[in-house]
Amino acid sequence: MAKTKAYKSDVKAAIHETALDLHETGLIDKHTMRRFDQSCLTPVRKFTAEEIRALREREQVSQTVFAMYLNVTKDSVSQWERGDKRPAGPACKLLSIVAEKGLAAIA
Amino acid sequence: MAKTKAYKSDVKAAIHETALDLHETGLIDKHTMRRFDQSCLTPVRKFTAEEIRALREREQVSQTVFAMYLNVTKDSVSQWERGDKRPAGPACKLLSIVAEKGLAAIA
DNA sequence: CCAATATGTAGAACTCTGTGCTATATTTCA
DNA sequence: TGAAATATAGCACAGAGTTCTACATATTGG
Repeated sequence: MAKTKAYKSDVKAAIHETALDLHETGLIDKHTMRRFDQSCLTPVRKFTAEEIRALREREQVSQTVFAMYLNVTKDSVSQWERGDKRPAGPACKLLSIVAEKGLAAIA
Repeated sequence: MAKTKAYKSDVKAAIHETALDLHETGLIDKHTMRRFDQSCLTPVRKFTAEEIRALREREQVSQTVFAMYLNVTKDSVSQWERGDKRPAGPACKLLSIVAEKGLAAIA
């Protein structure tokens, strides 16, 4: 696991926690709090069929096992990789997490 | 962050990694490998409307911010919490992660 | 070596999530 | 006071995700 990635996400988590604490102490208002939350969110990528397949193969798992991790059916994963259907909002978020942190992050 | 939670997920991640290494070394077959994967997966809960709201309020964020984290619209979160609609597979997985590890885990 | 299993493709029909929009009400803060 | 954040509500619609079947190939275990 690359140190830079872990560092990055730790920073974001820390910013969120710090902002939360400052809000509870009354030092910043909700308005500013929300700006902090937006700034520390990892942007969600769009995934092509090939990228999804490459991602799964990088993690060395079958479509069935990959599907279990994402809590979808194996057919859905197959359809994504063939370009038959495209993953929606929440599915893309999960794929982004896997792409950044690996399958273990959503175990 | 509670140590027990971090420990638990670390164990599961470790089992997965170990199984993967054993497979690459040729010490276990794919069949067994898959069983390992299934056993170290966190079961995905069903969430009631009240549980979703409680979860969001525990994390101290508005529906809008919560929605940004899950990569869905604020309307969807509102509908979940009112019992108008129920989160699907991938959305439930994300909610499970937040319930177990907190919002920072999907930042 | 052979039967069983895992893996992936393919397509069809169906459910209902998730989106987008508008409108309304209340609260919060400058 | 008035602008912005927050949450509810309803409705129409595209398409995501499910479920089913059938088929083709590895791969494997006995």
